[in-house]
Amino acid sequence: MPDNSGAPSGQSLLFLTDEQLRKGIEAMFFAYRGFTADPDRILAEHGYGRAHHRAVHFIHRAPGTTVNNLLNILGVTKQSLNRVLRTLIDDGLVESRVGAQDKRERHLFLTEKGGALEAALSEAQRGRMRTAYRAAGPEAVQGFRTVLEAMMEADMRGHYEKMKEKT
Amino acid sequence: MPDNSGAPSGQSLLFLTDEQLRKGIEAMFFAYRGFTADPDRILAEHGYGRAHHRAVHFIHRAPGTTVNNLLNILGVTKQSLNRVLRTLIDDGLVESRVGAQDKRERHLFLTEKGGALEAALSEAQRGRMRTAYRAAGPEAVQGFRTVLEAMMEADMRGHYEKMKEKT
DNA sequence: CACAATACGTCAGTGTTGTTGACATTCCAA
DNA sequence: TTGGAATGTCAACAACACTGACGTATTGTG
Repeated sequence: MPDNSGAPSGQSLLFLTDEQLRKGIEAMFFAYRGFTADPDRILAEHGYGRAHHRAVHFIHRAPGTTVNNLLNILGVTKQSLNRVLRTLIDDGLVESRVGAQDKRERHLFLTEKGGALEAALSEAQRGRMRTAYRAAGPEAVQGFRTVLEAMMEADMRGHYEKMKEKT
Repeated sequence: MPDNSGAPSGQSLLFLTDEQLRKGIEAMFFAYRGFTADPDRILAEHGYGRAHHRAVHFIHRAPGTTVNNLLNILGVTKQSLNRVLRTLIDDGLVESRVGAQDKRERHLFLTEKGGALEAALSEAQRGRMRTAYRAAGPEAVQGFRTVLEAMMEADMRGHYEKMKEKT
């Protein structure tokens, strides 16, 4: 359905030479590193890693989400996630409440302290994103988002739009 | 200081609300995972990880590069890189030659076998990149690249254009 | 020449984050 | 009610990053 053969699409370059693609691949690599650099610094001060960041991020975004829910989003094993959650709970950043209907489930919430960390991490990352967006301009941002959406796994498309609401 | 009021920049939306930025952040997260999914599968078959992929990629791109050169690009410690290089050399994917001028340096090359792995990894990743590019269209690709460049660390900008040529 | 600096490799130890395997609890349906 | 599926926890292990300390060969400099 792309059909770039019959429709030059007005613009100029969609050669897609291996060279072009290679540049895109490397840009992705370097950009992702820059993208995570600021949060990584903050996390290191607290003795945490990226796994903690991801957990805190998605709990903030969907308070009351269950462990299983988080598992599907993050794409890791429950054992791996559990270790991270345990430290966050022990440190008083996350609260785990037994489910009302289904007592097997645990619903996760950020405490005030956890919310503070989330805010710090989020602000650092938004800062870099904002700077990049401003430098690139609105049209570039639109293109950026379009390509990223096409790049992610099909079963993840839309997960960042609305997470399952099973609160 | 934002002043998105005075400079509409032609297009429409550069609101940059926290919601907009959050979507961008999550898109980056999911897209990077999709971006590395295919190579990860191939690497797992060979018992390798992403660290091996990165090494093989940059050696392919700049044959004869030195260990120190690679260190600067990858941003890891020499101990970490050395572990990876050792396995690649032992498995006959990479060849290490003593420098002609400076005998302290080791110049790295892919063997035929190493080139084959690189080609497989590269083709898998290019395939996904190509699909995303086609789906998004030329203008989107341009914007994608522009934002990524603005997002990467300043000292890495241009490294993907031309690596130091100290062959 | 003697000495410092550079480039590379290695050994030992630690931490984060992923994995499998085993297990307890809870729910649901045959 | 009983067996199985779902949910979450504990234990052990592997990959890969890190720091720190050394050893060696080579280069450059006073």
